[in-house]
Amino acid sequence: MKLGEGVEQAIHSVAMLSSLSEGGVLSAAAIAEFHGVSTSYLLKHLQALSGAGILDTVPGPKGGYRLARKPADITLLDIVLSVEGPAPAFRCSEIRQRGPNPLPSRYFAKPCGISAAMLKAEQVYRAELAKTTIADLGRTLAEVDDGGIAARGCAFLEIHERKTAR
Amino acid sequence: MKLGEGVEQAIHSVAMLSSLSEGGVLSAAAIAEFHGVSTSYLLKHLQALSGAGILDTVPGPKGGYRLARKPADITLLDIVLSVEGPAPAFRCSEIRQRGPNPLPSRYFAKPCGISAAMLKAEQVYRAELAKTTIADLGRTLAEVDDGGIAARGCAFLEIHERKTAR
DNA sequence: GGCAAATTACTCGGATACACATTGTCCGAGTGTCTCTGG
DNA sequence: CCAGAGACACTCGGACAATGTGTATCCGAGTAATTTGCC
Repeated sequence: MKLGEGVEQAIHSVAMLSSLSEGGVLSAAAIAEFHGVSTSYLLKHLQALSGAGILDTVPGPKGGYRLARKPADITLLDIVLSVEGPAPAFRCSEIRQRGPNPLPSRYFAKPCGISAAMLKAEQVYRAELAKTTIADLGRTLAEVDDGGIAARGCAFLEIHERKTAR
Repeated sequence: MKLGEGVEQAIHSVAMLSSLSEGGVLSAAAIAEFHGVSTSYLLKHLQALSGAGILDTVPGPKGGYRLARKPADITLLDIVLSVEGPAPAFRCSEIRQRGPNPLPSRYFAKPCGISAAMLKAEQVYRAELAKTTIADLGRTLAEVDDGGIAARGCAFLEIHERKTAR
């Protein structure tokens, strides 16, 4: 039960991209520098997000990444599934079939109760993640912020944001 | 987001131990043989369960493992936490502090909203796991069983179960 | 001076090494049981 | 025949390798801005 380090980076990156102006674009190098992480490694996850349809890419000079959807339409679940993969955490390897005297195959038609319970819990977990959107995160952040956090973000965007003709 | 293979083995082992008679004991080798998995590796997880107070160990010949509590008092969450460790899956590495111009430390007093949302989801996940007990699993298994599964288990226990003087 | 084409520099994208964690295995310590010997 | 001590065999417990996944990195393909030459 362990989530990769890239999940946190991906979420922060999406949250950051959500606060730039319409048509604005941010390069992966800028995001990595802002978060103090490896550029090449962050690229890997940004590509995954791009492939999942969460981010749009603008190639060429003055290019970069941009949200493909509205912040209210991007949930934490979308990001986690894109980065970690859609496979469930608990994989029932049908341990019942193994061993010296396995059960008849007709019992395997329905999944065992253990697998059902574990997957049910995971389903609840994902449903909870799907409740919060990027827009929600920005809203809750604004509540506790006295202006310092927003100021830092704006200052950084002022320097690194690129506005494309779209 | 991936759970270890040992989790499934551990749950199945506990479920198996829940169906033996009062004072009965099962050796790790027998459990491993029944499930067709590595004995030494299963031992590792059984030890973890023992350390967590879920199983009792009986040393010496005719020794083995036994449930330390009633099946109704053992939840899936207990087993998962024992095997996978109590650490949460999402670890906020406080990415905000890194980078060229970190935020003042006073903003770190409260966890960031991202971390809060992720941990909240995980809390829900664990709460769901805590709902189902080993007794529940046995009950649901009995509902779909026409006698074949129980027969196999009883036959195996008849051979390998050891009854200690306690 | 305006236009067009080649160049250039910057971006993302995928294929490639390194590190850590999980998986799998082994040998040693501990304990109850069995046996052998003495009374 | 009974009791006790010794040896034994079986158990769990922790320390030691091997594989798989995640982490980090590099170089190549593509594209838009730029520059330069021509009209």
